Amino acid sequence: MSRASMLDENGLKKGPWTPEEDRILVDYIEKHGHGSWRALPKLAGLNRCGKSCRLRWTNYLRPDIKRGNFSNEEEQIIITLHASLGNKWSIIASHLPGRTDNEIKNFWNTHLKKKLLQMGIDPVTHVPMPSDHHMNTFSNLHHLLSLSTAPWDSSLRLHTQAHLLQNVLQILNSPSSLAISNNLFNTQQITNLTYNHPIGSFFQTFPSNIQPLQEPLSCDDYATTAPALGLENDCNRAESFYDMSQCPNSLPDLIPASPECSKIPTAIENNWGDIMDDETSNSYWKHAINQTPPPWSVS
DNA sequence: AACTTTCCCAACCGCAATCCC
DNA sequence: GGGGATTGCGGTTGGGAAAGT
Repeated sequence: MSRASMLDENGLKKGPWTPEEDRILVDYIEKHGHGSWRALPKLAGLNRCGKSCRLRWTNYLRPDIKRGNFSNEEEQIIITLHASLGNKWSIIASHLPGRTDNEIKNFWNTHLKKKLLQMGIDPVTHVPMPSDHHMNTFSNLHHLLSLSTAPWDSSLRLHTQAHLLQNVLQILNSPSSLAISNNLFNTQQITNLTYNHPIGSFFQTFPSNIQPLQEPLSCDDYATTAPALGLENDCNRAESFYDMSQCPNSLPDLIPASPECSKIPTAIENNWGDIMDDETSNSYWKHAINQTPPPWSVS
């Protein structure tokens, strides 16, 4: 399962680690800590470079590493974090105790990427693929619905809910949509699809022939509909909903590209600011504030 | 059974960030 | 503040295992 052992230009061993080398490394670190990785191999009596020792320890020998298959919950966390962070494997790993960045990266490349593609979701942008756009968006609802009620970290759930809301808007608020004119998608179908989800009852409150909202939802309106969406009761979010529906040619991407259309739901901002760690929110805010297309929306 | 193709993942490589003198 | 040393990160590779023919 690994490459044949050989020596590098300095005569240091490369390739797979033997059980004996593992034992030496573990014994040394347990007694002395790793200290300087560069100095470690010599001190421990290993014919390896420090970098190789560090990798072996952090990715394989560390005692707190969790082995075995990824759970559904871990899978959902990876997908959602990847949607907002991109290939920031080390940050994603920091949300999954016992998992290494390398392991998550491998799992993403070998499993999750394919899974998303099969669902018609671009694994880079996390938006439905261009072909059969609306059909994919529609089928994507199943996925987002399950994620949006998942019992894990509330910040991640909020993010998924935002995706869900925008996906639904993509379907309903699309003047150019043949799908809608052919009645392929209507609120009744979405209500049926979302029968067991709070958002289903939300759409029962909408007229069957969806038009862009003519005016912002009032705070009272939102107080009624937000709980139905499973979202916090927050007027700012009502404004966001209105703003998104007002975008010309509205087929809003998950993160709208044009400044006029790119208002980030304030309620989500606030929650993320409170909940997400610095690195995560920095990345999010940098793009939100500059209104530049974030990596997760670039195709 | 033999051969080929695909899958999977440990390990490597190179670059960027951070540390330290 | 500058520059070399060290560490961390993400992309890629290589080869054994599994699946397919």
